[in-house]
Amino acid sequence: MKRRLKSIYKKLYSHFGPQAWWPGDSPFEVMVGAILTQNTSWANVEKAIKNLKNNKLLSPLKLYRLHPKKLALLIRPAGYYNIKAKRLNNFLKFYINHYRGSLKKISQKTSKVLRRQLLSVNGIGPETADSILLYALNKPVFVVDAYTRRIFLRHKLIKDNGSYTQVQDLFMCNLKPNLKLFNEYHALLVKLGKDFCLKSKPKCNICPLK
DNA sequence: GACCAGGCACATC
DNA sequence: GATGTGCATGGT
Repeated sequence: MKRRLKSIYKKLYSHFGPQAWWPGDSPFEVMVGAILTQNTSWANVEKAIKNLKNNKLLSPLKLYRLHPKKLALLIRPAGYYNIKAKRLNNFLKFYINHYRGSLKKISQKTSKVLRRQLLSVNGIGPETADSILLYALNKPVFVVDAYTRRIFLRHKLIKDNGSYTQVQDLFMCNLKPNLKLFNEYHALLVKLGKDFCLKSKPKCNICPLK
């Protein structure tokens, strides 16, 4: 399995090239984006983030102090805007109370501690937590998402009833915890998923992995 | 007009 | 522990 995982990565990397994720200008923007992109296309998330940027609100304290209804209105393009406003607020409350909204402070904690803390925030599940850990805080944690599952299921590398942890362990037990590798691998799987592995119209006959 | 998109919490069995 | 449901916009 170790060789298989490496081989898949090499094929993806040589086919698509570096993805340079996460698309965002700052770690805090990555954190916000990780919550906004829950079950939502990235194009819609970009519109929401643009609204926040245009209003110069993309900072922990400013967002936290914003009235929830106003926040919801601004992130409306990202969908589920009422619940996401609440989830963002829950995260900001945690980030400010525990770390004063400081990237330096939160980065000092280990990924194990941070993951447990993030998962205790209502609205942050395993994928969102891991996205924040990997792409905002530079912790070598593998992110599992719908694309990862779909691709690996079609290639019969996982079972369809596998838990998040089981799929994540497949990667983390067989690959060295390398920041660059985990960063690119997940991004490449998303790229592959978007281009070749749609839900309804699989185009696996031209899949680069074949 | 249907389908889909870089999830999660909650209710129910 | 498994399964079903609500949350919502915008692109194809």
